[in-house]
Amino acid sequence: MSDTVRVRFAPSPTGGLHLGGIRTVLYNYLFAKQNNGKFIVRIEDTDQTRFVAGAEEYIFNCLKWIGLEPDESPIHGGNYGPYRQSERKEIYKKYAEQLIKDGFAYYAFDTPVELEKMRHDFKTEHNPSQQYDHNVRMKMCNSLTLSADEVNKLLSNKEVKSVIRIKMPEKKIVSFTDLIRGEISFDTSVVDDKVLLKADGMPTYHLAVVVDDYLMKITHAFRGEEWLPSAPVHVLLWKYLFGLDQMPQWAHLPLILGSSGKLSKRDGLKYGFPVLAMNWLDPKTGVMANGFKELGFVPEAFINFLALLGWNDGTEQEIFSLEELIEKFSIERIHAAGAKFDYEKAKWFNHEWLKKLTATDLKEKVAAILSAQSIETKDNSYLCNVIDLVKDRCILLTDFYEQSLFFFKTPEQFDTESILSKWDESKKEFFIDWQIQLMNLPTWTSSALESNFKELAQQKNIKQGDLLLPLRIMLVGRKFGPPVFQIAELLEKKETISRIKTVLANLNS
RNA sequence: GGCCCGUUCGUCUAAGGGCUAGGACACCACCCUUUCACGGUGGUGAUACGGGUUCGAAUCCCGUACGGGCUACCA
Repeated sequence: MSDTVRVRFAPSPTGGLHLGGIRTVLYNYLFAKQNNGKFIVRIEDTDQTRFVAGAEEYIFNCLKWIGLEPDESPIHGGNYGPYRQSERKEIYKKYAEQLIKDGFAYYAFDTPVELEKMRHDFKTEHNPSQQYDHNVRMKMCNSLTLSADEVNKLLSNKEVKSVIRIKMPEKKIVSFTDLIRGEISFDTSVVDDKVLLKADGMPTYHLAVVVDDYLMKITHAFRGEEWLPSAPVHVLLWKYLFGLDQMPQWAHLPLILGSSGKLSKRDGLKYGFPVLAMNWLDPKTGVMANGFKELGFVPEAFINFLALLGWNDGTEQEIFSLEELIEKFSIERIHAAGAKFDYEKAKWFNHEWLKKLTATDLKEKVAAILSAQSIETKDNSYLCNVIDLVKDRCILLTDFYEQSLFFFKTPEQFDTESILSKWDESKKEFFIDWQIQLMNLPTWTSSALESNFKELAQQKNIKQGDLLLPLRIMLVGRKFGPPVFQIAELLEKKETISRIKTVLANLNS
């Protein structure tokens, strides 16, 4: 193992990147940055039958959006490439053959049909799925049961497909120390002879992860808890191939759970919340899965709540910037139990971040949301003023549309219903007079507007409170939004007067 | 079925032998606000169960139950 910390995120490009994957990226990134190490992305595309067009590009787009860029990857370069396993095919064969030479692995010639037959024949109530293990390996077609001549004949026959399997020892205890769970041990008798090299010459995950972690000098390996059962295979491969002293330190991350078990891409569709970082259009099914980005999450919030799903710094702080996370993150404080994803809490984080971020931080994102609805955002300072006024009442970025629409477009409908019951001649006169006064108001500020409004109300002996709702309806169209005189200030004289007149005419008819 | 991991309010979690088990989300009530929010105050609500160890256990050990993961020439 080298001195520099080197960690990797190793996704399989088979579809959208979901919460669990992003959190693994995050923890890798935080740990790397905290230790002045390197964060590597390696594409694990050894299963050619699961190739999905665009999936790799999508992964990198997601990383870009959340701002966690790798130091090394197929597109970022680096000295330990290639970073796509499909481009490293030739490397793995050598190691697999070495294992055979050393007696730790063997060739197997069983066809899929034969494997299925074996599983069927051995199936009992107590053993519903027989593995290819020490109990059956001597009854199968492989280099342990065949003579050397027969094996060589089969290997040289192009028609015959073969794989290389690890030969799991019997009754050995394999153990290792997990950074999150402590010591974990397994009885090798109950682990099967996993395929290491497939018939198409590609390695399986088990071989590839060990070989590549070694060649890429990975020091700490983070992965989901679902990998724990195959860890003894990997530990043994490290022992056989490179020595246990070279093995990275493992940390098996707790799973992120949906409402029933491991969070799946299907959960999103089922429960109406996103599980992917960004929108993903499945090229095979044509189904679009929602992403946090498009739903209106800011990356700061997305990262923040994912970091806290299974980790905390021991204090009561919940809002962390990326810089703070880099500083405070620690593997020891990762919770061992799985965490159920709570969309309501995710939205709360986003709300907190919208309040925290400045108008300057947000303006481009808000402008994009508005222009997607064909709304022109006028000049920059106007947009920033609007953002400052409404951002506290937005939970998602997309809420800016509804919350700020009336600043950019005259409302098409006015909720006159709400004021009609208390509407009378005196109020009508008030607004007629007021809009005339407004034309000559020397300074157009919210406080000037308010005092002028108050004065006229007093003169006419009308309660100011009874006039505020009508004014709001005139300017906003509905019963919501920021303080009404601040709205008028931003709308400016011409538009303010025009809206008042419109509603007055409306109420007349 | 077997193996592995886990178990504190509905959810995310704090408390790593010692105060009435703390906080956050959500929910409810009140206050603030002549709109809607923000904000503030308070409330409901948890150590799965049974044994041990100990002066003392949410915390350590064992068992049970429950939950989850894995059990492919997928990762």
